[in-house]
Amino acid sequence: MPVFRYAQYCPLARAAEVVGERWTILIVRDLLLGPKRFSDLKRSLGGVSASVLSERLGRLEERDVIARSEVAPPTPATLYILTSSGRRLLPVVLELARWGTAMLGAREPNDHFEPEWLRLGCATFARKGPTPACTIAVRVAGAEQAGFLLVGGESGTEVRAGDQFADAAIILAADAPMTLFALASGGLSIAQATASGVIAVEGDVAALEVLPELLDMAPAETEPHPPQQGV
Amino acid sequence: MPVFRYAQYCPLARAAEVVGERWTILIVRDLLLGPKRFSDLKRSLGGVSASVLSERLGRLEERDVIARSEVAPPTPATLYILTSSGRRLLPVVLELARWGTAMLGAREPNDHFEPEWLRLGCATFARKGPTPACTIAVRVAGAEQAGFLLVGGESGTEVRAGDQFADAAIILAADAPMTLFALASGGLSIAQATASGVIAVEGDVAALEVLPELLDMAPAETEPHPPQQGV
DNA sequence: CCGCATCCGTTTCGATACTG
DNA sequence: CAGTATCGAAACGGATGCGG
Repeated sequence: MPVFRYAQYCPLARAAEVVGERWTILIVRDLLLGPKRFSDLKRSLGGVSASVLSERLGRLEERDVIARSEVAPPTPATLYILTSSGRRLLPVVLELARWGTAMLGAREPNDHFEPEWLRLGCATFARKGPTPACTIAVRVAGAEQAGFLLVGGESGTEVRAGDQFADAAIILAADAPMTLFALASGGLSIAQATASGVIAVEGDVAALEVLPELLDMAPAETEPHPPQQGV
Repeated sequence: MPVFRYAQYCPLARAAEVVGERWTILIVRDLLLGPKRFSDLKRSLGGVSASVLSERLGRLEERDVIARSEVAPPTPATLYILTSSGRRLLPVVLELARWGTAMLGAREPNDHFEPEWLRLGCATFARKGPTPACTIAVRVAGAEQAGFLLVGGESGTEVRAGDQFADAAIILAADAPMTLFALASGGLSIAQATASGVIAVEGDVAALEVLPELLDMAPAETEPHPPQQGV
């Protein structure tokens, strides 16, 4: 069983050996959102062959990124969960997702979409510094059962899974993921959005103005092609 | 020419399509450290076939991550440089490298090592918040011509390439990369290090105490295998 | 030399089928 | 449900060749 190895004494190369193969980082993404069974992953990844998924899971377990957790009968099952090492990949996944957002484009006909991913999408832009203490519940069409909370606070914005919508000052329902992000980036005004019906708000509509303060969609920019790169 | 595509509507998947193939992220790493020629990259990557390197460079250019820059005669050459999109991969590379550090281990006999990489290694741990205003020049054995400066300041620690060692309060010479990091993490005391000769210091030795304040080597920790993952 | 293009043996992937 | 087995297709690694 040949394990690929870059012959480089470099931490980046080591990381790439572990999570750099096809599908692997996407497996980590799905497990960051919660424990999953083999078939959950297979469906969510939309198109991995069972053999490759099996091989990846085995390798990730070897490298102590994930672990198996057997669920007791009555309904026995194997759950894959992240180890503490695996959970430390969250910043990596968020930075990569942030970078990838620019090239997301429109959804193609047979692009798979997993409602859960929205949580990660929001976490990608969660502001790190202090944000207004405010809780917004978010629900997106086509992802009704995967609502979540955006919770502002001293230590930054937190994305919380679950349906404790009673805790929220506002319940925001959007027609599509991009509507949410357009709203947060300021590209779409609340007035426009409500008027055109792409969002529906329950609660204090005015309080929705804080959304851009909870999510930092600022496009990181630099000048074109300077000779030196900053490191 | 078939371009691989994950059929997923997810920014992480898009990012993985662009930088997720073998060698690609390592190419970006090398270009983050400065413009490179084809043969520089080939040597630095230590083991890519020319065809694969060529294919990757072409693909990265298509995707606007890198660009070609022709150097004028007398010595014509093609330089590969990062575009602004490519430079925005720096946080990704740093987070991945940080994660990979845990599995770096000892250097194997035929592991390639590029002195420049040390700059990235330090940037990986550069503290983000305000740090003491202090400039430390660093030189590591085997990487003499790739010295750099660690510059503390209000906006965090900066890693600066070059040999303006005159600006530095201290010049630190270490026998190996890991010695530097052991020193920064506190695993090795300055007294021990100087006594055993693994480092040599010019200038105010006492000022070297700030090193752990410039570099944040704190091991991110969490409890073992909790059911929920935080996003 | 430098930047590839081509050829070829080996590895990896993807789709389908099959099993405990 | 959770994988293994199989097999053709694609990708990779190494060597060689070739124009600028």
